[in-house]
Amino acid sequence: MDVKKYHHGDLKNALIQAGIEVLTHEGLAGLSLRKVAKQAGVSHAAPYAHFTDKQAIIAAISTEGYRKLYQCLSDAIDKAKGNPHKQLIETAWAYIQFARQESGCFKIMFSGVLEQEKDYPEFVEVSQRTFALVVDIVKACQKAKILREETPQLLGVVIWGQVHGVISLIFLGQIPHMVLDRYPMREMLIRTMNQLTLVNYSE
Amino acid sequence: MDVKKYHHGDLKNALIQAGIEVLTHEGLAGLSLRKVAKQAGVSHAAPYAHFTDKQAIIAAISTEGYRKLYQCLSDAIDKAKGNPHKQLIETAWAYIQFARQESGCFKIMFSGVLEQEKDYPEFVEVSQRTFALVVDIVKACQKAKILREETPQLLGVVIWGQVHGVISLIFLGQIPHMVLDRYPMREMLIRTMNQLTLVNYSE
DNA sequence: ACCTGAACACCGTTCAAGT
DNA sequence: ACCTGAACACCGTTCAAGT
Repeated sequence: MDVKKYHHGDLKNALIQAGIEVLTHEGLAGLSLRKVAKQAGVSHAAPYAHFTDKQAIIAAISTEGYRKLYQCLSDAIDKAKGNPHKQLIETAWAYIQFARQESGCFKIMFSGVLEQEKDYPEFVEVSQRTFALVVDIVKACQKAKILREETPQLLGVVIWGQVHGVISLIFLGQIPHMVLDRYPMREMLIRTMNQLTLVNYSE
Repeated sequence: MDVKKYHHGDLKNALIQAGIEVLTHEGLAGLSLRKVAKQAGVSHAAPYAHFTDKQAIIAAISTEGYRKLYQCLSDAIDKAKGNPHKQLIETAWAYIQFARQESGCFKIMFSGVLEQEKDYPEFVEVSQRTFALVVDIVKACQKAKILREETPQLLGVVIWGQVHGVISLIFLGQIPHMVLDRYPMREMLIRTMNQLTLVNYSE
């Protein structure tokens, strides 16, 4: 029945899920605390029992997004165990799939609406853990002579930046359709990554 | 004296400038139409004489940002005329300088708050013109054997994505300080670009 | 401890009215 | 044609009160 229970049990997480829901369907401009509260079935003041302000809930959604992203990238690495070149491609591919499938999270994570990330230690932690994952792949690829010798952290920035930049520009609608229509996303990725690697990847 | 004139002469542009001002000092979350109007010295309803809604003023600010970016990149290309490799590096450097110096514009251009870019033809036009600039440099670099043979448009996406992605991640605070402290921005850029080119650039 | 409802300042948008 | 002021629905945030 639709009897409303007094307390939610885990309102904090319910609010994060509700936030992702709102973001996915109404976009960045449509995200309001009051809508999130309504979506979770509580009064507009209830979120303040769990979050200090709107920035804090944005941080929590972004952190949850990073946890999902970390999981996606980890899975991709596991699936290509023992083959660094494949790990590189599949991890990049997983990043693109994450951006498409978890568009609500992706939008807010990299929009810049979260203004003081440093104030949210869980966000910083998972963000750094994700970067470390990329650096690990870089090291494996260097060992396999697939990437040049260069500080692994710097190469990590280059590769993450590469994939992130291209998918961001595409999502923002800044890449002419003429270019997008010529290559399926998967082919675009492989050609893109082949600009960075010493050996070409093909499938 | 502080006599208030009735009409502004060019309120439309004054509002765009005011918007950039607000963005620069108060960030994305602090941008409201009412603040922009106040900053321009008019009533909160006045913007509606020139823009249909908030999205339209965001589009106008983003378009103005792109015009500035286009100018920065053009200047960099001119300064390195006859040397494609230098053009590539200096244009990328100009992009980074733009992001730093026109941070208000940069924030909103690539934040995703502008939801229907396709509805703003001036925005689309200057965005495509900027991409064309990158493709031109790619072609010159290919002729000079500095970049591999590959569809110039695709390489344009790769290079723009590369520079855009790295600077975005840095601005978003997603790159560990450990990495940023090791390299000055200019050196990071050159090392980054050297991963893409066939010949190393040094200075 | 967790939530509600009223309250307040602020915001986007509309509209009748003023020059 | 360009702008104002009042109006309204919505938003972030606070707080006294309820279980």
